[in-house]
Amino acid sequence: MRATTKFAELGEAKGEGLTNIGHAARRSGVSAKMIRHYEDIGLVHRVGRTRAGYRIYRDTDIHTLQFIRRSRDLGFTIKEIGLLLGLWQNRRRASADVKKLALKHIADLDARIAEMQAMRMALTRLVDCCHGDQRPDCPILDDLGA
Amino acid sequence: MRATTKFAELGEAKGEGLTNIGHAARRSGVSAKMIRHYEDIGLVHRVGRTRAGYRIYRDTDIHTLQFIRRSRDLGFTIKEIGLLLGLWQNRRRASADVKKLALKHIADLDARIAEMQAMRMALTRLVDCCHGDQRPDCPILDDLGA
DNA sequence: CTTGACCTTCCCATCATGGGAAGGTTTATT
DNA sequence: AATAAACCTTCCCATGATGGGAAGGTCAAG
Repeated sequence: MRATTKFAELGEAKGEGLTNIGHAARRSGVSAKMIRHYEDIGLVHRVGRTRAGYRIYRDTDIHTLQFIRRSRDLGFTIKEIGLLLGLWQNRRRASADVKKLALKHIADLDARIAEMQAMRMALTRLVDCCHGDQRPDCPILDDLGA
Repeated sequence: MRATTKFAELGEAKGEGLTNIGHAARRSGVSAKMIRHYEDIGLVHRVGRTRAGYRIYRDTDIHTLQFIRRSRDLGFTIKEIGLLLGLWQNRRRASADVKKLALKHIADLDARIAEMQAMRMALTRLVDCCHGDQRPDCPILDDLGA
């Protein structure tokens, strides 16, 4: 044993694919803060600990975090990611279920995009009518206060 | 006085353009809950009260709430609405300031729309590759777990 | 044996909104 | 006049995803 301190489990562990939360964060692109949070809310399983209480991450744990990161990048909510993770880890899943979830999410995105585009249109129309000079007359405010 | 109760200020007030929070909510489209909240955070001035502590709303107060409602509908944040209200109530404003605020907000919307459209594109590409049948093979999960 | 870089938990903040409890007031209906 | 319904008040909690920061323990290296 190369351990120099009483509880150097992590020191021993490194090199066997086990690391601490900081490293897991760097490798997965998920902040340590969020990794702990995902554990709190049960999105990921509780990981092992050293005797000192430090969390220990295996390669598969980091892989899971990367999956979460990519899902977040696509805008999935935590709840949806929970479902996706379940399907991912279930070898007997039907791809139809995954597709359904994805299509639902696309529909959600479309709704939000449409809503924001409507705002954009309405505002653009007002902006186009506003001289934007030193005078106080302003169709934008006139419309808001109508 | 038609007052039948000790402190019937509101009863007397109605008909003179003064009302309670529930009515103000209905007229402005802002929930009573949010009206109180806007007062808490200082977005609107504290309104008068009856001796019993009930808030009293004048027509101008309701007008202000309508302004806020319309601004929210266009997606302005509370902070931005604070600025807009300031300009609205300032007869010496320059319409350029209003326009600047509105253009900034349009830019914000554009950024968010673009972000969501990028998600939409990426996800659509994956969905199009997924058979969506009973088999487990799924390019969506493959990509997320890559 | 100290220093600095980790880790731990815990609480607080964001943004806009709503739910609900506990309790007081007004209005309407017996 | 008594009671019930519909208000109002304040206070606390929750959402979703994220971060800040404090207080304190641990570990590696000098």
